[in-house]
Amino acid sequence: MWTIGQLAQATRTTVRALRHYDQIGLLRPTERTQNGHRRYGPDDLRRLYRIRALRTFGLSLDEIATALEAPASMTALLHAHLAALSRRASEIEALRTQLTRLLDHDDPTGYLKALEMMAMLDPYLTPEQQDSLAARREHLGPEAVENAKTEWRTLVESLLECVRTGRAPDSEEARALVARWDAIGALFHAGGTGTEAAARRMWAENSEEISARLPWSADDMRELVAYVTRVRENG
Amino acid sequence: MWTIGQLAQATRTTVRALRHYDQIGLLRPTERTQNGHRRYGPDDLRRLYRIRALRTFGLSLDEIATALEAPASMTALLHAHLAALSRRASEIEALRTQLTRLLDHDDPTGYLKALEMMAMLDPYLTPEQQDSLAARREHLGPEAVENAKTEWRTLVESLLECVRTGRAPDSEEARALVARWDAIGALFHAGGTGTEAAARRMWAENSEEISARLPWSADDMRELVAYVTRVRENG
DNA sequence: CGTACGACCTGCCGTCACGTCCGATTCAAG
DNA sequence: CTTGAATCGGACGTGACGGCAGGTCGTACG
Repeated sequence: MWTIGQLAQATRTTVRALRHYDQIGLLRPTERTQNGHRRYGPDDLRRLYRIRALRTFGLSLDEIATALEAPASMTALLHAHLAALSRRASEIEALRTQLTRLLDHDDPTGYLKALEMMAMLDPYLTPEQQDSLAARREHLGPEAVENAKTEWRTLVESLLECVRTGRAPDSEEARALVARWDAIGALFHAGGTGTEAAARRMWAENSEEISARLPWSADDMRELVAYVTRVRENG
Repeated sequence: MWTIGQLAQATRTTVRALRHYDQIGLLRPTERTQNGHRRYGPDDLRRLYRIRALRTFGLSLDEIATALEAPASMTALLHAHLAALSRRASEIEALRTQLTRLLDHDDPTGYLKALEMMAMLDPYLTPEQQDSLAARREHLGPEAVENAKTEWRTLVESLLECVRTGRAPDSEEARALVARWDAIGALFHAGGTGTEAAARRMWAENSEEISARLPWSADDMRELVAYVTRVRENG
């Protein structure tokens, strides 16, 4: 039988951690002395070893508790955890390629603008930005641009789906999508009155050229714009 | 100028996040209305885009704040973050290989024992465990065993360093290390009185054989044991 | 015999980036 | 004027503890 301090020292944990495990019921000491001091026995030691082993795998204390109570579920749990680790690994890999690509071109003052661009949803509406962004796009490489466009694409895809399925222009979904579209446009052209209409005109005129670099056909885009207009009128 | 809700909707953030940014001073609205409602301007929008871009890289809000206040530090910060990501990636990779190796042998009931072994610091002190663990070691593969021994190795390395540098056996450091050594031994042989001495004798007799599988020479280990004994006598 | 020290106890606050819920106020529309 | 939506600030919760405060206990020393 050992005190909490001895157990902590011998297993490289801390007294605080052991008290925490006690508190959440993960590792209760075999007994308490008259004075309330925790007394740990060999069984507790073994359990602690298992806990620590599972923690090195990155499992949460909740998961560890379930695993120790139902050893049969271990296989499934560890497999699930392995899958989660793999997902996390590819996430990190994507981040790393983006970051290295960004840092390869050592233009520290340009970072902010590049980052801005990557976060903006729609870099296609004004021609000045078109030009500067076209250069930046070359500069950053395709993956970063892909990433930046993801959110915008989602919106366009959703709207195209509405067009294809003939969804009513006064439906809840259509109005929500167009509301976002408008909000994006309004925010992007933070100039004041009239810029929105100008941008829409510009978009209509240049849609061919722009959509040549988009994954949708110019016809689809024209239909989409018409649909958006109808939604606006019906709202 | 936009309300908090409009900004949140257009940038795919949430109202709560924007209030949080305001609270910690990361993104203050350009102004407030008479009634305290937040009003965001174009500058706020640009700053928010940068914040969101940096967040996709996994930077903390603190790091983002420093980066935005001192753009010159960006390069260093992003490089540091990249290094951190790389470290995390190799950690995850190590975990994945360990987990896959463990799950390859589908012996669900054996997991617990294997995990126990991996967490124990010193599998070299009793011959019965020696045998069963030798089999397990074969079963688990070299990496898992390496991982299990890491903690034990650290202790031995520290003590060998004391021996080499002729550190006084009554020094603070030496006593601390031996205290851990003893605590480990005492816990591992949870049998009762006398087992510790027996284990020490066994260790002295089998040290050649054992150290053959250790990264230290038998001579070093003998010196180490002698040193530990001296520390015990002086403490 | 008092006291100083070390180890232990409980309980509370802080971490990080918000989500969620609350009651109170304010805004825009009918 | 009323109603519903939007906003406000504040509080609590998340996970796995770290750190601190204030109290108790046992022991070694002067």
